[in-house]
Amino acid sequence: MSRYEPAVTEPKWQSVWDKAGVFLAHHDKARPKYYVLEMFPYPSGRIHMGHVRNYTMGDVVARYKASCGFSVLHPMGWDAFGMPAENAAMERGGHPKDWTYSNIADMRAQMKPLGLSIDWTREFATCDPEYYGQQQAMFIDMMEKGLVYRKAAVVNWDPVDMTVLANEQVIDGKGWRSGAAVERRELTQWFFRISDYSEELLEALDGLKDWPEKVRLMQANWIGKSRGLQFAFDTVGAPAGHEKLDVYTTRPDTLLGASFAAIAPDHPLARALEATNPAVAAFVADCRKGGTSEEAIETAEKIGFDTGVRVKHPLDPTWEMPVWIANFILMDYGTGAIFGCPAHDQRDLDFARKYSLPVTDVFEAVEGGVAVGTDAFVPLKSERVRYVKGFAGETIQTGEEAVATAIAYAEEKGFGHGVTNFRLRDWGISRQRYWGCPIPVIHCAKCGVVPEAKANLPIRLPDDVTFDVPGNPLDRHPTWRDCTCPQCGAKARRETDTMDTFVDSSWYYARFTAPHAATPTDAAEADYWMNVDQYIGGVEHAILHLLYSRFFARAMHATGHLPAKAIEPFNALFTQGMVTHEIYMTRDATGRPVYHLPEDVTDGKLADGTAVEIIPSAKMSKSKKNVVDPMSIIEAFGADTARWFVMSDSPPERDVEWTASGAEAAFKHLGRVWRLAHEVDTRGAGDASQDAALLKAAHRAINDVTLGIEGFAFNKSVAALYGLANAVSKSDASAGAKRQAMTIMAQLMSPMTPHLAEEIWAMLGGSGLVAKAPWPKADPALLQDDTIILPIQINGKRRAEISVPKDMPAAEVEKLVLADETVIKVLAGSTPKKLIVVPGRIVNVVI
RNA sequence: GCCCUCGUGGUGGAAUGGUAGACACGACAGACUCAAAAUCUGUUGGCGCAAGCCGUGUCGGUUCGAGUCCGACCGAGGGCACCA
Repeated sequence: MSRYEPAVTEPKWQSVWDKAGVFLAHHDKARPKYYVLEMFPYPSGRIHMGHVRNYTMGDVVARYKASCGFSVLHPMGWDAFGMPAENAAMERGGHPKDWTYSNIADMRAQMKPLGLSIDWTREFATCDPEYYGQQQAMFIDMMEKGLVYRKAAVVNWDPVDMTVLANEQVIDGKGWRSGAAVERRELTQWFFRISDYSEELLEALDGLKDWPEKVRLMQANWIGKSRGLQFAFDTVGAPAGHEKLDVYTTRPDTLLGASFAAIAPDHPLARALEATNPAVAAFVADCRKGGTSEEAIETAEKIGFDTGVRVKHPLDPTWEMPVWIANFILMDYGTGAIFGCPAHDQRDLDFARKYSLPVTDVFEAVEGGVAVGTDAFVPLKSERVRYVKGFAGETIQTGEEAVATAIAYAEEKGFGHGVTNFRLRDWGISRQRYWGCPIPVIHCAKCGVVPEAKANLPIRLPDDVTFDVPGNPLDRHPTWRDCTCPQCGAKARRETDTMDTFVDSSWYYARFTAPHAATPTDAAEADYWMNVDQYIGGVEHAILHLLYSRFFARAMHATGHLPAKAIEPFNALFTQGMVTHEIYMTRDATGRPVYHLPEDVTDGKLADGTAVEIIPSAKMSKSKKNVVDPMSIIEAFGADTARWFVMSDSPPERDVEWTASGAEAAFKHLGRVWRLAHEVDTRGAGDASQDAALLKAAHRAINDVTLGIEGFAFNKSVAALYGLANAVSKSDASAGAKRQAMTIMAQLMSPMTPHLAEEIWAMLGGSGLVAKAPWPKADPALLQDDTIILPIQINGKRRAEISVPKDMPAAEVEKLVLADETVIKVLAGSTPKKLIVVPGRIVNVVI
């Protein structure tokens, strides 16, 4: 008998699919369409297990939907711009373009053997001029619609390399190459007006029913809508022009607990003081040290500086408070100035204790109030508290009520007004880097900043650049910057900033519907294929990428590139977990960790017998060497084994731990299925009386596998398929029934292990390709059980069970329960307090 | 620091508020074999001879009934606007 040989059968079926064009997406108006998209990869050069898992999930959905009769679009492309290509050029020489395209070729070659049902004719990379040229055209359209503007914004500045650093390149406040202390510096940058859409992006979240709740929550928190009070303090001793200090607060009810005002280091008042006061200038310079990330700012030590300027309390002009500059106040949020109420804000309290500022309780717990010590009293706003320093509303009220009445009070007295604020900031897209989409704008001495003429697009990146000097090669290119003004024809200078790579990934889903159109999209194609019915990717993109894409789809609609129905481009979203692996570690003579590859470790020991320390389940990363190369798994066991493994056991949204034994077990199981199919006619005598039971098992599997796929619980589909394999293996049913069961098995397995499924399908005489066969339907009559086992609980603990017809009325069930031996014994003649019968589920006897 | 998620046997995990541990890995025992591999069969949460008792990170609450809902805490992970 021959064996299960994926190395032979997998390439065979891939070539059959390819020749038949099975996976080409057809714009077929007669059929419903289904668009499955996995987040496209960055072309690092090697695929990893996370990719295998991500693309297998999408493939399962794509193949399943195709067999359900949908016209499926399942494309693939490359998120190809970005820093790693420039870093590679700096470290190893070569050109980012060559590095990127060669990586794409490598990764495509590694993905093809997985047998994914992808329409490769639609492939593109975001660094193709054909793609980014269309992106430039949309940028110009967005400029015309007023969705683009320039303003000053802070960047991480490396004073030694004289270059802008990404947050990732700032390590402990130092530049990653130079080691110099990073400073925050202002540059004029390009922005998209995403904040114009704050309200809409927030409200539309409610309509995204098939998105994970946690993603919607994270986005809502990120947009951060708040209602608060804005008012102006009168200042005392401030420079001219700063007679008022505008502040914003979400807790105006705590106004009588104020003990200081604080402004951001970049606040105009701080700037004015800095100009004349060297002590302020020194402090502000200190604040500007370190990176720009919110994390860096929030976790930095809280420092402050008393400016000597004072403000008058709006409720009591005789009450003056100091104005401090504090490094944790963000200029981008609210007015860049606050008042501190230490008793009810932990950060303010820490600040007040550090600088010996007063702490005044405004409210306390309704029952047993205690004065604030080292922990601020910050109850939920929905909780009722007793105001000891209130000025509007009831003494006992919730925070929400108190805030509303405080705003009303301020408006009535005329010292402030209610304001709705959003945390969401406009999207800064300028990057001072080479390997990105050039911003299609020209700086003309006469006309100012003007868009490039569309006829001149794409503005291509020049190839003749070098990376031997830090900084943006476009900025120092001898001729690329030179151009003529599209308005007046005079000599002008080209913009040298390129776009954030998030722009590239904010519309690729739309481009896949017409990847080679001469405009960004083709209306008819976009209308047929949009929206993405199922989007699949890592939860690490829950906020930025998805929010930017939602904005960009709206901008594309506003500029006529997408239909109105596509402003929420992703109907359903699924966020999958990571692939993890144990880390194997030893230590060198100095105690520093040394990591070892999984293939070098057997039974917890290295080849030389040294025991390794095992650190459980960590994200696969090259630096920790806990990586498994998908290619070696495919070579050893075949693509179907890798696919089967990543679909088994772990629910898709959770992390999956890669284990060598698990991979082997997956391979063994596929071999077993192959054997079961091979032996349908030869094993056992065959007992036709068992046919019905086997058929029932097969139909239960159809039901369970289908539910698993529909519900994104592929691990449950896999479990159901194990169940069916066990049923076939144990059954003595006739050859015909086994053949039928294994044919169903082939169909049910085809989304996950498509090559094996084709092989079995062909072996059993199925017609055509299983990839094109319609999905089997479960016969509802075969899913029913006539009698069920009903557990009996006594006081919530399971004590007995009875077997009853499945739709027996509750009254009759009660009789049977009370007649049960165990129940009689426990009751010992008494009557139960309560008898709860949950039909078809359980009985609880309360005594 | 802030936002979000997760925590169940030796392991991965299953369980519309209703029998905790489906399915699988591993382990153990057996069959086949000269032997091994492969394959097949069985056992497998802990304690206990047993009846039974205890068990879903910890503590508390709601409920006839909690892995599931609520609160606090502990631990791990993701994001924090220039990594993608």
